[in-house]
Amino acid sequence: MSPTAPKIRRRGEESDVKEIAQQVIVATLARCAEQGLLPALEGSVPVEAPKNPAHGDWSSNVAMMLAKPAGKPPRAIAQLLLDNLVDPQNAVLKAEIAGPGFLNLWIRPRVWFEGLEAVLEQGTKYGESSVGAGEKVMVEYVSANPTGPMHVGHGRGAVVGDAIAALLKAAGWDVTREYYVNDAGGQVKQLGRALWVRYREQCGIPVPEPELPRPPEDPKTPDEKRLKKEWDEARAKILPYPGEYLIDVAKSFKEQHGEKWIDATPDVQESLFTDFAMEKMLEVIKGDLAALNIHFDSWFRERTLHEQKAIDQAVATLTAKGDMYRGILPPPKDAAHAEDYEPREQLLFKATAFGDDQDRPLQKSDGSYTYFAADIAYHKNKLDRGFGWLIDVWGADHGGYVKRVKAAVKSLTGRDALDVVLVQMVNLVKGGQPFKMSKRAGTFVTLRDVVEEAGKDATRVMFLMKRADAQLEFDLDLVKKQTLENPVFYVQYGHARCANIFKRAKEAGFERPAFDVELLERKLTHPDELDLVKRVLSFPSLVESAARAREPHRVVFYVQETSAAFQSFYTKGKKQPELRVIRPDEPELTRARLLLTASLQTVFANALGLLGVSAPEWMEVPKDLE
RNA sequence: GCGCCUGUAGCUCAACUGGAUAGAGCGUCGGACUUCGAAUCCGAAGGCCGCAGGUUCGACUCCUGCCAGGCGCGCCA
Repeated sequence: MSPTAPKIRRRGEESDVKEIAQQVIVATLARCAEQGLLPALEGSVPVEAPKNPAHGDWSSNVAMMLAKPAGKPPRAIAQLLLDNLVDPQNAVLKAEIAGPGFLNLWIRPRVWFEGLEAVLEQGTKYGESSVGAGEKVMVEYVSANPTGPMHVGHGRGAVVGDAIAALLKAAGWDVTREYYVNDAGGQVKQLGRALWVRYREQCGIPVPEPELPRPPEDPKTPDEKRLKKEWDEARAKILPYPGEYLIDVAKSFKEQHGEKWIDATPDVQESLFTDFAMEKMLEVIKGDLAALNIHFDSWFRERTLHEQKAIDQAVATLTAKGDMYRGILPPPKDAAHAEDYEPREQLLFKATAFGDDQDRPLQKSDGSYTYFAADIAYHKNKLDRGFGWLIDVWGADHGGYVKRVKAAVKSLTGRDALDVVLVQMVNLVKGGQPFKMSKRAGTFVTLRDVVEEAGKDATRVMFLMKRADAQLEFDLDLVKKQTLENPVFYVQYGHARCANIFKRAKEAGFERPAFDVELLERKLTHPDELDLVKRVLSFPSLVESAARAREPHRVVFYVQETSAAFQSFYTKGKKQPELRVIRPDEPELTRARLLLTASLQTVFANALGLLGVSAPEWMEVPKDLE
């Protein structure tokens, strides 16, 4: 390396070109402030990557921000900065003023190429950082009641939660993935009752019909509709979970216990039968999750809270803080729920003091705790286990619950230690039409059905392409298609193409080359190549921002865009052979391009890894395209 | 009635958290393979960013009010 060559500071994990640009601006501002040309800038110095490449590699709007305090027009300030630019590393190729007063910087290619060394050195670890500083964070997701197999909507929460956890881990947090098992409420008791009914069925006692006139399958008149509703309700009382999956559970219960529980008391139904059914359901759920390659570090059972008197303790803690009182709640605003309201003094949590719309009850009229009380105890338990940051991934149907739980956590910690990611509803689409699931019509689609037919990669990509807080159309046909309409192919294809290039290169006698910045600088002179290098090097900051924002969809877009840029360059080699990656007549050029290819393959593999999508070496052509 | 989420190209969605000319995929139309994978690429058409105000150098982004869709609204979990 020549003495005059720009040399960048290496900090192991993030040799970031953005840092260099930022340092230039910071140093320049400092010099201007010293010389009394400009007032000092409060806060951090904004440097960002413009969308439009004509605006440079990095752009800063400091001149606009200083316009008011300095009492000078932005462009004049930008000129001042330009005249006093401090660039000890000689990293800046060009700097100019543009638009209303942006200061745009172009960085020397050499500096960019230097950055690739970290990519190749770190390999599978490239993109990781330590911004999380090892802080313990818990990501709780899925937490579906163990009363049946998972449906497609659960799958979205599962995949999004899993990807968020992976992102945070990559960004340096100490992540624990936890599933909260609601094994204490009325729903699992009903599951036990339902199992008992199915068990009796196995013993030859048919499931009783409601003692009501049977309504028509397709009710039309209001009378028929009312009749059907009543019948359904009566049926649900007899068999709260009508799904066929309980039949298998009943068979295995009978195998194990024989017929001695035919006349089991309700107590036994809600203990022995409940526990048996629930454990089976948890196995089913674990299997559903495993099919998506999702594995939890911890399964936390609500019952442990009750056993440990944790709810009493949590209430005591809130009481000691002065956030509990006895009072009467106003009636619900909505007519449907106001009907059976009666004013009653009860134990209330002062949620309004922490941003909720209403204070919230912790006890039911029979004196038992509400679900919310248990949830407070659960979140307190998480905090007690040393997690400084809690992330809950919930379905949109729990949206009304966010404020009160955040309020409780704020009361317990004095800060906003809980973030809730609400995953909006999934609307199934089939044949271009909204697809309504109906158990009776046999059109109930489980998550497992989809994963088995479409594969985990296609399913995960479908869920991860969109922001969690937007509703999602899940196209049951599209996710199964083995064509390029299915987004999963393009997402994976960039990686497969890189892998294949190395296969071809080997056949042509090229091994994976060692890093050589001189070689890169000398040989990679095409603008597309430098553009690709920049995209590769933006990966760590992408991971960091996606992690902070808890938005895994950004990673999908990154892969698609980077892949598109690479394919575009690659295809130019069809018409311009001088642009091909493998050029047996030009070994140096080939080696340089293989270095670029290797770095691209690394970011593709790492990005796919964050998404939990496999990175194939080769992808078969689907039959209908041959 | 109240709270939360959403409204961007024909369809499905982005837009780096206030930046410069709002971008992709699919679909449509038109092009490109005797050689590194055409599962690809190039180009075109397609937009009052739901509507109306406001904040400022600058708004898809923030504030207010409407309109539309979704979710929820003590003793379900």
